[in-house]
Amino acid sequence: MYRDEHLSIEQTGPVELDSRRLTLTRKEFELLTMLARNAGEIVPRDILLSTVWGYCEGTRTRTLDVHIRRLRRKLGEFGDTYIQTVFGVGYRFERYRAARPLLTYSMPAYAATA
Amino acid sequence: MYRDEHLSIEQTGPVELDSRRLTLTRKEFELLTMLARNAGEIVPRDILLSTVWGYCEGTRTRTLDVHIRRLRRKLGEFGDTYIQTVFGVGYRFERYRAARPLLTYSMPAYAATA
DNA sequence: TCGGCTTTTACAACTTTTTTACAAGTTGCG
DNA sequence: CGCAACTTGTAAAAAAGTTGTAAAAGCCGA
Repeated sequence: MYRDEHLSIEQTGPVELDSRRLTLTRKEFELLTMLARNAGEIVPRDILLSTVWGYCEGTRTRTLDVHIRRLRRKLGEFGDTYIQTVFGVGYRFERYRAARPLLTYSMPAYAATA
Repeated sequence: MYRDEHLSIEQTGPVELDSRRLTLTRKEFELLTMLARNAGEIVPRDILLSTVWGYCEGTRTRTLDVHIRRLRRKLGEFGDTYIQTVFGVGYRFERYRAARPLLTYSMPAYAATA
């Protein structure tokens, strides 16, 4: 479902982070897969609350925030990169992108053909 | 069906643990083989209850837990290693993996080709 | 009926989920 | 800017749910 050089998420089988099994609880797993399936797109809070929890709109609860926090923590140093907050709307799973070294003056763009 | 340096499980013939025959009851044997056939994968409680016991979904019983306990006990010190609980889902038979000694300075990685 | 196997019961122990309470961050407006 | 209103982050407690365990009760075939 999602895979990059650090993280692997499949519906069947354990989530792996840097080749280590991540032990997620059911809710954590459902939340993560819901986000990862829609990688790159915002998933609104009320959609998460209705699909993962079955709550109907308007339910006042902080449980989503708490689960997001635990997911981020289990994703380690990448937690905040993978799971981004979209203020007032929801969350977005962001694909991993290795930081490319910036081109500098000593290496002009036209000379930097990969 | 399953074999490692400690445990041997065959459909025909007795289960052996460290070269000793284990006397399992029928239900214990069916439960163990069901798990061992799916080694490495989670077998949900309701699947176990339906295949081994013929119970239909929703039956409220603790008999599975009790059998798991007796199996674990008969598997001795490896019981908890072989039969793992997946909370809220079921159980997983885990293959035995001998702990590999850590590579030390005296044995550099490049010399340690398996 | 006896003995072994299986199931239930009852409660302890444990894990997960939700709530609570407050801190910290964000937004928009005068 | 600086404040008020609102949203999200976080830790810790409470609640809910699941599994472990011992012991008793039930079942069934020899």
